[in-house]
Amino acid sequence: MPSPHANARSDSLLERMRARGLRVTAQRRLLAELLDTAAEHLDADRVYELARGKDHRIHRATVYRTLNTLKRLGLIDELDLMHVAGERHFYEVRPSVFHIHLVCMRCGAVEEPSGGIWTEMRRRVHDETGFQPEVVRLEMGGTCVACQAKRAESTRTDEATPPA
Amino acid sequence: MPSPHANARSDSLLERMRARGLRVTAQRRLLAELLDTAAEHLDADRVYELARGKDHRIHRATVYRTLNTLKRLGLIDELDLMHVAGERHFYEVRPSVFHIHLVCMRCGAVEEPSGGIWTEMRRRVHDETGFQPEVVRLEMGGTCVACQAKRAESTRTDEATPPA
DNA sequence: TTCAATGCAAATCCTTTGCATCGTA
DNA sequence: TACGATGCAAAGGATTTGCATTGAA
Repeated sequence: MPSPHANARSDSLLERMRARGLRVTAQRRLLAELLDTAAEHLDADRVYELARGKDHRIHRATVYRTLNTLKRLGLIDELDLMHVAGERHFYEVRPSVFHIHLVCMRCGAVEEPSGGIWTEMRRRVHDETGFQPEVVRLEMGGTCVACQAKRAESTRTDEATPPA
Repeated sequence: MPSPHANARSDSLLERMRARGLRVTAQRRLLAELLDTAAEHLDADRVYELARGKDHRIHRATVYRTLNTLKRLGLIDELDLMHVAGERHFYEVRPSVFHIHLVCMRCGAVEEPSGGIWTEMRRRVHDETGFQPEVVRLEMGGTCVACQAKRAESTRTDEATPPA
């Protein structure tokens, strides 16, 4: 879950937008709430659909412009999720705890483990290279546990890419 | 450097393409060499330009189709490099040693450290989650050492991105 | 009141696709 | 020879932009 129910607390996306000096419009209020409470990763089109569903007074261009603004301010991050879903970009409110994205290339499932090693990795980048990481995008494509099981079952039916 | 001068050795991209059963055409030979000896990350358009420069008998569609084929076979990897250069995708011959991409959001420079910790990280994903990583895309956006120095000089002129 | 934000629609950019032709295996 | 690869051109999809209007501060 990207950022479950940040609500109206002072660290809500809307508050952070306000703090950055952005004007609060009905559209932005709506988008901020959607992003803040999203239970899955949303792409621009999905954001538009959801926003439209709640208030049809919002234009696609506004969605794109707002997402770009938030991205530029570092309030949201943009993900590609290994392009399993095409070239769409997905967005999530920038999390306080760093996590990675494991994207199953078979079923498209996305896991997001977070914890010590990933946070530590960030620090080690700085320690070892001097580079100052601000945004971390770690995506691994592979096979999730469920699909590994499925694959094992049908292992002799179909060999994906034999060396021809 | 993505994969400097793999030349005609048996692990060259061309040989690996052959081994996968792809037909070797003049266009593919050309593209394989470009990718194999590229000193920087190339996007589709740049690949097309370079190929065109050496032999104008190649069409943009062929470049796209070939890149997709190679990507699908896992012979090359696709990178976004944090979108510092827009929405273009960059390609590199899949490296034998895993490395990460550090993208400076200020000057666009790309560093590619490789080594123990990143390889280890890959294994730990599997150990800790059961997920079987096949493709790893780790990109960190931030500030490179050179730009940190520049920033320090002009530190009171402009506050761009506070330390999150 | 002022200037940023929005709606609208056209434009752009990148990438893909259908089909006839070409050329490798 | 056969079937995969290519060229060509048109289509497609996502995102951006110019301009007039609206509305938050």
